[in-house]
Amino acid sequence: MIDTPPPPARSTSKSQSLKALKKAPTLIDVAKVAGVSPISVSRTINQPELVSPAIQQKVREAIAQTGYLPNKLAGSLASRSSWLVAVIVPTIANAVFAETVQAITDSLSRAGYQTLLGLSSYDIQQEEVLLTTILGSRPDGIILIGTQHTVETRRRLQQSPIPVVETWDLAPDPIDGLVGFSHSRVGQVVGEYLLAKGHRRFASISANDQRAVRRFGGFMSALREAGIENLASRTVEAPARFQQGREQLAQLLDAGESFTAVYCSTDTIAHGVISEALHRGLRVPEDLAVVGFGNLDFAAHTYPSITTVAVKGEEIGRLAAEALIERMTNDEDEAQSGCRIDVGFSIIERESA
Amino acid sequence: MIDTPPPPARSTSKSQSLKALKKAPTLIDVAKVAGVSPISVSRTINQPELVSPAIQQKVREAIAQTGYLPNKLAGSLASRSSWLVAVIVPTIANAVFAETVQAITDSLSRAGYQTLLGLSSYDIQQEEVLLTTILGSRPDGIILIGTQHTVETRRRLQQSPIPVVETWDLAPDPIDGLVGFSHSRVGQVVGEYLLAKGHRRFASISANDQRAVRRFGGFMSALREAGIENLASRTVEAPARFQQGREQLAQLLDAGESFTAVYCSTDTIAHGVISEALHRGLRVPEDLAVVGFGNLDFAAHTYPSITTVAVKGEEIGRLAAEALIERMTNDEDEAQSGCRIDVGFSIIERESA
DNA sequence: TTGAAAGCGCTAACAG
DNA sequence: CTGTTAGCGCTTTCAA
Repeated sequence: MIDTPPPPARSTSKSQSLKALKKAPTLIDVAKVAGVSPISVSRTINQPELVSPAIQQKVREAIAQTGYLPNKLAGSLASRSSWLVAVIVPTIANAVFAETVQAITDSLSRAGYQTLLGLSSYDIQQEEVLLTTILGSRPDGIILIGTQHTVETRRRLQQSPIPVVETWDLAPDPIDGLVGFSHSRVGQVVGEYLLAKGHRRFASISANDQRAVRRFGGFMSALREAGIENLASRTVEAPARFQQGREQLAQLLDAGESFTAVYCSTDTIAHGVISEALHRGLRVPEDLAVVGFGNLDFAAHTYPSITTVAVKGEEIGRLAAEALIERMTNDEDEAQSGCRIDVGFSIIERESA
Repeated sequence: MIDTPPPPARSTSKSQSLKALKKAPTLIDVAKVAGVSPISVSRTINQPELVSPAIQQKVREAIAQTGYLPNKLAGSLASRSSWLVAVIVPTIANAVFAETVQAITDSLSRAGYQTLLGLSSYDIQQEEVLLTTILGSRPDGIILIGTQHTVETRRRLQQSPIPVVETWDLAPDPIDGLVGFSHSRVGQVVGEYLLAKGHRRFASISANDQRAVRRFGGFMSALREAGIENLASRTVEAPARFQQGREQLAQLLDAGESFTAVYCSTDTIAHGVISEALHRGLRVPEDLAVVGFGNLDFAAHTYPSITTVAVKGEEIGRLAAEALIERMTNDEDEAQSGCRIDVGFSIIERESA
């Protein structure tokens, strides 16, 4: 309705001041100004307890005077620790991963580490490419989503001394540390839950990413145990989107499929499904039960009643960061024992209060 | 309902293989294996056009044989370019910033840059602290959200030669590059829009972050021009959350305030407001009009009808990354001219189809 | 086209 | 406590 077309205004800004032209001051410059040796400057910054107050004072003044800012690149090269942690997630457009990354970054930053962000688009080949680049930056630790990686990725990570924490999944043979839960079990529990509620005719809408596929597998195995072999199932391309939920439910209903419950691989889809159901005058959950995954705020509170599998990305992120920090700060020989944390999950029924 | 308590299983993983113990191979190791000088290895990797096919062949084989991975820290130190770009946003738990960061990271990664992520929690002091750490990593570029920073932040950035792009806002005196739009204008346009619809009694629920405050200011100025001075207004703590929208509307209604339209500083709040309104049996927009900001997918499609101000974080992110890359790759003297892009915005009315 | 020498800016290790 | 000496692993000159 209103549209301010981009006025392609290109104007001069940031005059190249003299300051900007002369190179940044180094440790040696500071040492000269302070009249001490370079190492005393380094120590004043990194291990002040080893330096006398008198020298510290002089150094601090010189730092302020010169506007010195330590070059971490040089420091990292010399000390072999970069204070960088790489975090590779499929996407942060999905709220659960955004929460996870937020929690990881917060924890790491408190401990003095910086976050190097990589986005793999649910593609383990892409993850491998990213990792190659990232490994070049010699991060002190790596946090990954999932336990499925390319053979090459596993090999590289395994033979590198860098601590790794895999998250959001379980595996019998983690690369190193692990903070996750069983997706197959999630699906199974959801199936048993719906069966216990009396449902016998189901539909499913699942994304095609690895973890969603495994959740769906667990769901199906629960149905199979109850003697149910057939259901109307739909697969959508990851990352799942709200609109896909709407569309797929619409297609299922228009195709004349008959079911009383819809299994969705994620809340984003469930959200769309519920929206479409309400739009068509169906009551949720009376006419149609819907189950999602993720326990996102908006999904959990928007509708009259919703059932969702709750897994707090925030908690996973925090635990992952803590596990990684522990491994990074421990002595090498101690760090040999990898941690494995099963964060668990729960099925939640909510009434929007 | 189901709860798998964390089995505190701690077991040995990641055996310290011999490979892991001996240090990573260096350029020199590769050179020895290939029987050439170190510089030829470097050139084969970075400027192969300067190396004869014969040597390239030998070097490639040696690299494969040793499993060499260039140490970017050393390379960056020597070449004075880190291929790192710092992105500081208030939070990525908010979908608009997650989208922005996603787009930035995608674009940068395509151009060979890595993303250093910083989260400032809507706090410019925190931003300054983050920046200090980040500047130590000598990033090749910096992308910031907003144009409001501490005096010290501006000073440091201005006198540093690092290209900077501010986003999500406009300013008469940007530090360097700029990709944004006028928040005050957004608020004003929203006000005029609602007035044109015939509304005269308003309520507002706004977050207290700087940009939300300015949008609200613009909104108020539009009302004032129409002779409306009073309205029931509520302020919530940033980052805004869905629940705050519900709570604040509930309080406004319970307090007996009378209004036909609610101005919300962001879609997250608008979403909660609509939810609460529907819960109370109010029709939206017939009984109560609601305006948000951000044009989030779930907000735009969930309800029967919604009006929202659309600003695609994705577009801003992409443009910001492109502007930054241009500045980083241009020659220094050319890079003097900063770019300023006004991305515009629009008011959208949607029927959930 | 290839190489030798000289650092990039910092810290580890040892000596005083 | 403080300083000296050697690098960290790579790339930039500059020569050959």
